[in-house]
Amino acid sequence: MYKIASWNVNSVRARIEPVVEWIRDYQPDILAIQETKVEKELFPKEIFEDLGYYVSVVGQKSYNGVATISREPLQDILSHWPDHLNTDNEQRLLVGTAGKLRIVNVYVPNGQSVDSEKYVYKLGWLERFHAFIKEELTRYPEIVILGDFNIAPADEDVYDPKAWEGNVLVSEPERSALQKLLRLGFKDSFRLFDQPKEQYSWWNYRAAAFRRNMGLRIDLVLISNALIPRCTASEIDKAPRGKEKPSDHAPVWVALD
DNA sequence: ATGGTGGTCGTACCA
Repeated sequence: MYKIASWNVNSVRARIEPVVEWIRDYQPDILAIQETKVEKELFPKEIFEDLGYYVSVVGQKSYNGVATISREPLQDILSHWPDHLNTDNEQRLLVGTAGKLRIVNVYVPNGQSVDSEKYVYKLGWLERFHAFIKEELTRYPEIVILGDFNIAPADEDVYDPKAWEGNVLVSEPERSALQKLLRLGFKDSFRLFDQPKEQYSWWNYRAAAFRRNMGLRIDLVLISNALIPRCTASEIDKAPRGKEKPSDHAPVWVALD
């Protein structure tokens, strides 16, 4: 069984202990990390190498930053957008190949609120991302796109859909952009399986949101259609969110045969 | 109860 996981850790340096603990317990073959919040040179690479992983990193000071750790070294790494899509310097995308699998680690912009410039940037980012994935599919039929999408795909992924209606993370244009991506030939792996109700991957730090399970499912593992027959599980591990000094996100993972 | 927490950088911004 091959385990591929994703976790927005909200600062890899502040979270190094729970991240190492989780890796030791779950032994993922690949872990896509988002919001590392650190420049590439300062990323604590050795800690992951000592656990038996290769480390690929893109980063910047304070914000964003993603890293992919893998049992095998990633090949054909893209650490930035292709030139014709590269319109900013935000470090949110890291792509590499493990075996035949193309692994796309993403930290989609949050968008802040639907009336902000950041929301416009988010929708533009998603359009570029769609164009990018369309190109990747011509070369790689087996693609896993995983990360913090900052979009709850449907109302069942939101603890209080009425309260959230029209808000950033659930708005119709964001959901449409996600559906357009899925129509390229991907499935939200989580929904390939029967799941308990009210399963979320992110809970606000404020207002005891985790204790009250006031969350959203915004961390996703999309698999290309070619991988559907190999996918045997897709789950959220909410345990780390309940521990001391947690990230506000839980790790999510898929198993492939 | 229109608040509340957390990380990073530096006394503000992002989520």
